[in-house]
Order: sequence, then C-alpha cells, then structure tokens
Amino acid sequence: MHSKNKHEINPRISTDCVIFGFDFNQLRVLLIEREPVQNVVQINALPGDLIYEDEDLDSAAGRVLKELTGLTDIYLEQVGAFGDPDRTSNPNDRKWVEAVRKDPDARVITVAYYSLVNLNDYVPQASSFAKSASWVLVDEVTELAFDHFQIFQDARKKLKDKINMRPIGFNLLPEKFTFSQLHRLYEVILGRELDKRNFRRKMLKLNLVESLDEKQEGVPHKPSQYFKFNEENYSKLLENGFDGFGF
Amino acid sequence: MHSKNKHEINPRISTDCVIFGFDFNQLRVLLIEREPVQNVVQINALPGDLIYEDEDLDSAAGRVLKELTGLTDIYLEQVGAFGDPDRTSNPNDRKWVEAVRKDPDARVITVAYYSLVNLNDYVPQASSFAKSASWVLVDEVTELAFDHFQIFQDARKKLKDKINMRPIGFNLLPEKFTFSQLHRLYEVILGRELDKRNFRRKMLKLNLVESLDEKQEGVPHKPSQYFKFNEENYSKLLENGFDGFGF
DNA sequence: ACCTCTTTGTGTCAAAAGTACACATTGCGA
DNA sequence: TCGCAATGTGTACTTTTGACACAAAGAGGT
Repeated sequence: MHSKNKHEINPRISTDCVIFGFDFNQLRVLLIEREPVQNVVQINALPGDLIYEDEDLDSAAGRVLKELTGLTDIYLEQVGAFGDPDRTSNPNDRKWVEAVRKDPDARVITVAYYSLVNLNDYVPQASSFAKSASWVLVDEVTELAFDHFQIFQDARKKLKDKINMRPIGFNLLPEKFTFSQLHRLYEVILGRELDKRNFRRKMLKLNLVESLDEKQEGVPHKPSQYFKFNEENYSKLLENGFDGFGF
Repeated sequence: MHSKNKHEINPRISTDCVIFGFDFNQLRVLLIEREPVQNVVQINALPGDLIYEDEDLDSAAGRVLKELTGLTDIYLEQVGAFGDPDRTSNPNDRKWVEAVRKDPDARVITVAYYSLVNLNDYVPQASSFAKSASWVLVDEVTELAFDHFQIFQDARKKLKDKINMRPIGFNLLPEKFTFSQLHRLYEVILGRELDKRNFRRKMLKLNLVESLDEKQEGVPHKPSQYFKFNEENYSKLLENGFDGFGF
C-alpha cells in the first residue's frame, strides 16, 4: 500500500493564501474566521488547509482557497515554506487543531501563496470550516492564528517588491482605467505617497500604457482620460531587459 | 502514538541546499554525486535529504548539508518550496529512490535553501549517501537529479537579487580585502562586467568600506590598498532605509 | 448664468546619478 | 633600467530624480 490514492490527505503539508484585494482606494486582505470550537477564542486566520497527496502545491493552494472562500481562478505566487514547528504554542490554536484534525500531533509545514485581485470582482463565500470570510484593511490586521501574521507580513513585502518589478497591478484594473486609479494602486501597495506628476512621467516613458480616445463621463469634475495596458510594448520591454519601474 | 519522536524521519519533506562558492575569481556551486545504486546512471544532485519530525526547516537544511558534505556554520536562506509531484518521472531518479528510501512512493516536497561562501574556507567531504562532493562552475551545470536544476536556477536568481540589496558578499571576503576582489565578486554574481571606476565610486559613496593603512605585499605590480567592511555605517544605512546598491 | 466644488492635467529647474572613457603609478623581477 | 601587470584616479556628458503650483473641465446648486 502506498499513499498516492486520490484525495487522501497529506497530514503534514498545508497551504495558506494571502489574497490582497484592491478596491480602487484601499488595500485589504482576505481573512477567515474559523467555525467555533469548544473553548476556543476565535481569531482571524488566513484561508488554508492540508493538501492532498496527489496534489501539486500550486493546485492545492487554489483548491483550498476555493473551498474556504469561494474564490476561483486566482493566479497565486509562492511566498515560501514556513516551518511552523511549534504550532501548538498558542493554546487556542492547539485546541482548534485537536478538534479539527485527525492527527493533531503531526508536525505540519505550510507553503504560503499570495495574490492581488480586484476586490469588487470577488465576493467571498465562507464554507468548509470557515465561518466567515472577509476583506480586512491591511493596516488593521493584528493578531492571526498560528504563524499567519508572519506569513502575512512576508507576503506583503513580496507584493511590494513584485509590483516594482512587474506590472501585476494592471491585471486587476479594468480594461480601461484612469491614471489616478493606477497611481492610487501603487501608493496603496507601496505604502507611501508618490508625486502625481513624477508618477505620470515615469509611467508614460515606459510606454506600457496607451491613451484611449475616451473620457470619463458624468463625474462632477474634469473627466479623466482612459488608458489601457499595452501588452505588446511590455513584451518588447522584457526582451530588452526590463528591470523594474523604479518606485 | 504520535510522530514527534526524536529523529524520526518525516518521509514527506526534504530539504536541498544550493551552496555557491566564490574563489576570488569564479562562481561555483556545491554538488554531490550519489553513491551508485544498481542500474542507475549517476548524475549530479544538490545535497539534500528528508528532514526529521522534530526539526526546524532551517536546522534541517544545515544538518543535511553537514551530513552530506561536512560543511558547517553556513547561513542559509530559503529559496522556496518545490512540489516535486512527479519526482519519479525520470527512471534513474525513480530507481534511486526505490533503492534508498523506505517509502519510495511517498510524495515528497522539498524546501530549498541557498548560501554564498568563500570556497577556500570549506573543503567538502562526502559522506552518507554522497559518493563525492565538489564545486562545479555555475556555467557548467547542466543536468541534475529530480527538479534540482530548476531549484538551482531559482537560487541563482535570488542570489543576484540579494547581493544587490544586502552586502552579503562581504561575509565571504577576508577581513581585509582589496577593491578588485570586491569588484570581481559582484561581476561574477551578476554575470556581467562593471566599470571599475564607476563601481569604486558608487561603493565608496555608501561608506560601507573603509580603507586601511595597509597594502598588499609581494605582488609583482602596484600593490593594492586593503579595505574592511564597516558594520557601524551599515547599521546607519539600514536605519535610513537602505534600498540596495543599484547595480 | 454664474459660482463653487472637485479632480485632472501639465512644465521647469536644480540636484543627483549614471555612463563612457585613458593614462600615470607602483613594485617586482629579469 | 626595462618590461610587465594590476592599481588608482577625473572629467564631460547625458539621464533621471525630486520638488513644486496653477489653469482647465464638468457637475450641481442657487
């Protein structure tokens, strides 16, 4: 007998997802509250669970995310593996594991993933052992279950680095977007102000965005020009060794 | 019965190490050749093995590295987790696993680490299932066991990024070093030439190196000044938000 | 019709950083 | 004393950054 049966749980490897959501104004992260277990004071946690034996790590992360929050089709990038060697150190976490896991003493390592999405495109629906799933402002995240706070912080740092290196932010903007939206996105993720004029200058020089012949309508102020992402120019940039935006 | 007994092997999690070695001229990576097993054509592999149940991931990497190559006291940084879901795809790897592992069908994920050391400070001594351990030029690495080539490439990329962000290179230079050594180090890791004068100017402006009142002796050319790393200034830089060398 | 409000969109100047490039100096050893 | 081999240095030019303020557009209310 070996351990490759379909959908047999691997009791030692779990995956956790740090999903950042942008709503054109603020940055949030998707957290779940676990179903209450006797005597356990509940705190928030990242959506995550054990993987199956026959599952790719990347697929597992996608599946777990779907099971707990209903979110699908999200491109996930790895944060790293976390040892979690002392995951029972917090009595609450310990009790929860005892109540929920078949083998609560198994030493588990977790592989974390992160992503960035448009918050309005995804309405989380809690299921499985998640009692609720919600978008929490990143600056208001405090205590989290297990070592999830550490994971969250690592993921946030990776996101910062990444958005500087690759135009991942464009994926979550609508096809036509305004410069303000793009600008705000960068500010929120980097966590600091960026001068409007300098931002525009720098971004335009890269030729990644292209102005459309279309303007905002019905706004009670000067309407802004719409822009779109130019994939072709991005490919060219990559060929010539694009080394980041430099923010 | 649970699984926290000391030194019980965790059959599902392994660790692999990508140790880069610099010899003041070239960049190499530490590879092992596994002990031959019947009918298996041997190819090189990264030093790596299963971890113990009670072991921290970081410690496991250190221990495995020591067991296979004799190297100790090396600061390791994580590359990431690798799914290895189809690790038996190569018949040679499959045969080797069958011969060596208790549970050859277990699905294993591996957590990879990397480091950069002075090649002359570490003389690898193969042991355990390693038949030999040797420093191979990074540009001559081709086929490796399992998914080790992928891991190697990822590690190399991380090393590049890292040396641009943090003065990790200084750890492996002698206490007193010449500018040429430092210069060469950066060229080798980044894989491209750096203008001598511009390199010197940039590096000096950061105040990370301090010139000593001491020169090379016995060299058949103009002797070079010795420099040392200034940790104090580095701390100050960090406080003020050091964001990399910019090479 | 006009005023107010809100957000967009734009230019310049000075400082800093990057890039390209060549030759005199030092000390050894033949 | 000559040759060799590597060190060490400066300048001119271009590009990039960073700081900063005000007119323009359109909606809505009076």
